[in-house]
Amino acid sequence: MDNLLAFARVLSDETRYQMMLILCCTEFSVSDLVKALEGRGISVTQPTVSHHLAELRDANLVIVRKAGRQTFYSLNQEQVTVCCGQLMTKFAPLISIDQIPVRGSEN
Amino acid sequence: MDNLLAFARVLSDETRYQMMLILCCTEFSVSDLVKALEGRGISVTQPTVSHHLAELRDANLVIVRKAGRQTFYSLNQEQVTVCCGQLMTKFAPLISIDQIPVRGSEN
DNA sequence: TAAACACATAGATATATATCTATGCATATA
DNA sequence: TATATGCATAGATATATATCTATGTGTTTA
Repeated sequence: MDNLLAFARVLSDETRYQMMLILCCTEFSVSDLVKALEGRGISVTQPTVSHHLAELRDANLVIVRKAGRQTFYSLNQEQVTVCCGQLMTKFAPLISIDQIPVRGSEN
Repeated sequence: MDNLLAFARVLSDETRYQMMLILCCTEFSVSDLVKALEGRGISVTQPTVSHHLAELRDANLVIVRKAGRQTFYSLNQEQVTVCCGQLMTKFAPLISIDQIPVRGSEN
């Protein structure tokens, strides 16, 4: 499947969306990720989270680190950046660079 | 639904993805859009295309112009830009602006 | 005004997928 | 070495949604 289609598909599910927010700047073990989701009102089982993590891995959207019997995941921000750049090139080629909203001003 | 979730969901379908590519820089009537999709190997009926256009409208991703009994659609590139900026802010906050790949250099 | 045209909407159906339970496979520990 | 722990995988199921046919609505034209 197309790179960007895969990126959009992964991002389009509420559970994965929240997972990516959680993993954005800190790494989590799978079980801790389950708890963090619960804290955001998303109650899913560990196998469900593992399943979504597999999809994030397939899309190269997470960095994986194994330590003993735990596996730590964090978001691959570089891949997000690459995909956003490609989205801009394909779907906003007429918008010049200096029209792109300043980072962090969205609120 | 969340703005970005809606953006990702719209983009995650192959038919809508191709529609957005087609509408990116030129406006099309609905029937011409059906033909353009056919030319890209996507055979769908007019009601199906109208249905997808309604989703694009709901996400503010198309600009609509009515003329007589035709309706012309084109992509709202500004909205794409806004969404990409928000994606970067939420999912790549640690990537500094000058690390963002230069537009058009992806391939 | 009747007919044709362009598009939107409604309802039905088939397919995709998010989630679950059950289980397997490592690794650590008693 | 037996048991426990952490995660991944398999298979089943329920839900979401992409698509179709049928039809409605507004606009142009004969």
